Amino acid sequence: MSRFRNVDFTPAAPVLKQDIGKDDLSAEAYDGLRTASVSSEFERASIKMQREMLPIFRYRDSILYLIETSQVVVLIGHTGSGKSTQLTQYLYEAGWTNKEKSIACTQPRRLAATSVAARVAAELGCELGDTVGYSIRFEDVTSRKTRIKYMTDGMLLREILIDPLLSHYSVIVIDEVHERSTYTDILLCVLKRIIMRRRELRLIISSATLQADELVNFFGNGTKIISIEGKMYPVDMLYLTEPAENYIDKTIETILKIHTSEPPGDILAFLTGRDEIAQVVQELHDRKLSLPTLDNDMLILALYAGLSQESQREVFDPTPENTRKIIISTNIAEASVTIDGIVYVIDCGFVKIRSYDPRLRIDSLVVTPISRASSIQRAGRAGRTRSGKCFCLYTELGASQLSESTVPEIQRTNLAGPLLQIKALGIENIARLDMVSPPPIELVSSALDLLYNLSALDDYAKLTKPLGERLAEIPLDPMLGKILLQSQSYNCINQMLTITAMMSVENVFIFPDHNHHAADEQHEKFIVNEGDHLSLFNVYQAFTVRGKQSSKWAHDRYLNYRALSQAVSIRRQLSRYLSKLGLNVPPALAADVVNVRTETVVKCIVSGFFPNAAKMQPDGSFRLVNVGDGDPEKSVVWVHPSSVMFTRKAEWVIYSQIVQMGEKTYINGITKIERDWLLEAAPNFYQITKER
DNA sequence: GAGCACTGC
Repeated sequence: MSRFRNVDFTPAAPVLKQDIGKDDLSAEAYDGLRTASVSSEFERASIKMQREMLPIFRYRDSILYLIETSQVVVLIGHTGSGKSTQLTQYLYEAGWTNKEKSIACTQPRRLAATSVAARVAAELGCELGDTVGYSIRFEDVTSRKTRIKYMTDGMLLREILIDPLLSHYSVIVIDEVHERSTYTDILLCVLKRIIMRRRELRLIISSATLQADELVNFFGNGTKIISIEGKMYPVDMLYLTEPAENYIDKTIETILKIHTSEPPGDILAFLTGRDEIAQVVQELHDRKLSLPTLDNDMLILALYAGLSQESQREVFDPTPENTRKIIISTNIAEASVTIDGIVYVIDCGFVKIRSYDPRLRIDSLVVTPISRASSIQRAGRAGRTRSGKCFCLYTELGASQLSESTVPEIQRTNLAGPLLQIKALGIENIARLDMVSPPPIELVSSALDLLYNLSALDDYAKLTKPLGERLAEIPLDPMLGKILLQSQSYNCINQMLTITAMMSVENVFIFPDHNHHAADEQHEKFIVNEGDHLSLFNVYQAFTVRGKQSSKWAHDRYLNYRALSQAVSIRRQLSRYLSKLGLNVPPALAADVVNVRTETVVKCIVSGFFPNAAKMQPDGSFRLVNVGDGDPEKSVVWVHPSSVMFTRKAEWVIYSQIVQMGEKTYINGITKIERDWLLEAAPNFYQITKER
């Protein structure tokens, strides 16, 4: 058994991120949003006291002074400083919302926006949507009275489309900047232009890492920095003396070692994916049986985003008496989900990262070494309630070789949607965008290319009218948006509203571990040979008409009620967008739903997804039509087992998702088409594409 | 033939 060497790790080290339980998926957040109406004097006094105990309180006057005197302030706030909830309240109390102005505070995640807003509303003793509100896609809980508005970063970007100088706001707070979401990066770029034209507007950049220099350089010399410590307990960092051969085995070994030789305290182990987690959970269950009865008290839980809501909730249940809770998790527990009571962290040192290959137009999921910022953040998960230990499954030398931070998302993602928005903001010269981390030129040109092929941009890379302009208004991926907008001329608006809504939610079909056969049998009733899009359409129709949107109906048929309800809400919102754009939306269940030919619906889908075409090979795999030459083996893809086409045949198909994992590339969201429909939908595009 | 990190508009 290899040994760990002890290296001191104290709060003085750059401890990263987030305030306790507020911007995370905490137990409270799972219970839904509660705006405790604070009534009694006693409760008010208690809240005041709690607020004053937060580390940020000492800096209240300094922060307000800096904001008064400089236009941009970079605020470095460590874990548990209270910045997400307090900053906006300080500004509010100091009068920054007088003269009908408001304060905006952006978050990279919806849950953070809603739960922090709920908390702040409670602290101010108001109803959510009153003085304090939030705005996320498809949900706006604000009113004319709202002065503090929490929102996702993407929503603020959308507001700039309507109000280019953000004239409603006196202060903009961009929170969690260190996470560097694509929308955060674009916001920073656009806000830099806005503050030049609105000298009275204030900007607070809130980040948990010490990469402030980069931000100061970006915004210029007048930028001030203030750093606030957090509430953290010390965490001992333990490294391997020699590299691990297999981090899965090492994880199991380390868990058992902690369990049998360390004092009580829950364990959180980071791995990269579902398979690895299942493997470790299984092995631990097996090994548990051979442990002495005294040690036979492990509660082993898996945690990853694909789990059902109920299973995810289980990790928050209090640990039973004399039991050690052991959570085996993906990166979801690094920032999105916060579990209290963790004393031991095991960090495998890797993460699965998605990156987009602009030449092949394929997303890849690759296991990659984590960054130093990540390793510190993971370790910090052990020091939230008391001092803890982090077992790093790599050597100290390995740790020193980690890159400083993760490559920002904007440098490894498909930029078609974001660029369309930037165009809609009237920014023409995209090649010379002033960004903190500019994306590689290949990503930009491939996105422009796609937008051009969709006819959203013209020969001069200007937004087309009305298609390009409308596409930018619709909060969907450009290809999905296109089929929705084209539905007018195909006379199938209702079908496309349903299909785009259903394509916007995940995991509609539930595949239980045990009743697999029963589930398949139920699902089969909705499935048609045309493929995923039309099968999902059938599910939606049945759920809303025969099923009357009942959860029991959905549950009995192994359908995800939450996803279906989301689809109903998204469909309603999309329908409003279409009306706003001047399209005439016929009532649902009108004649067009009944009378339109399937072929017409599929042709409409082809009008947006024609670049994603594939042809079946004799061995059952598919060959992509449009990947760059010279890489024929990379154009071979397989149907993902969760697609309805997995058990069906089609010569030509279009797909809506493509992901490379390890040796294989999978397509999903598949519909059977005729080859001629491609030429019909995009004659120019297919003229220049060689047939394979 | 057999499986997907995490977000977001």
